[in-house]
Amino acid sequence: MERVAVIDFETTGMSPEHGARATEIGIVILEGGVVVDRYQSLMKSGARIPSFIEELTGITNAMLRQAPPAAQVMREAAEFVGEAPLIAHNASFDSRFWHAELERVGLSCQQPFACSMLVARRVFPSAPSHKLGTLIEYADLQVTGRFHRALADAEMTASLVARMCDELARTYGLRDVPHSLLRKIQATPRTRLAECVRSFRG
DNA sequence: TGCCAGGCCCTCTTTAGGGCCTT
Repeated sequence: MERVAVIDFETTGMSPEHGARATEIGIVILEGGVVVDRYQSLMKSGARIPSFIEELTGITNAMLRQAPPAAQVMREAAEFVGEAPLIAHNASFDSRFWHAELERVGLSCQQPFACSMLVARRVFPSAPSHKLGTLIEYADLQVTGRFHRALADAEMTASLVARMCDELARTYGLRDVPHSLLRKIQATPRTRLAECVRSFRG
């Protein structure tokens, strides 16, 4: 696969349209199935983290008081990602925060998102669930840190993506699984995965 | 005060409802 950026946000809630803000961002650069670079930062927006999310993530309001401003972090993150296409686990969530936080600092990154959860539903249909933690265990991948911390989740999502690409390459005899094929797979019904991949090969 | 998401996917479906997944 070409150079891609795997991204994960921790936030104060589910929806930026209803006032939720990002509290931490983690990004890893994946090249040829290998993580070659990492970016991580807490970010201070002024929004308060509900106590149950403090417990979930381990990120506290006290920690955010010491964090760099969200605007500075998002500018750094956008520069770090550059033109690379993006991947996230349940990308509909992270893409909303990516665009909302960038918009606040007058930036716009329009590269496409692929969703590792949607791809996993097709590549690993028999997994007990398609939560990130369950998939890491199911695929016998290494737990690289605490779940619900941005860099650890981004890193484990990257290893899941690499594993799924290996699985697709082996099953269908592909030399490469580009980001555009992941996008095509996630938009195809599960029962038509084989047809989708073969038509991509031409 | 209490509530506020959104897209995918399955099925007892398609003029719908509810679970999954992200924090």
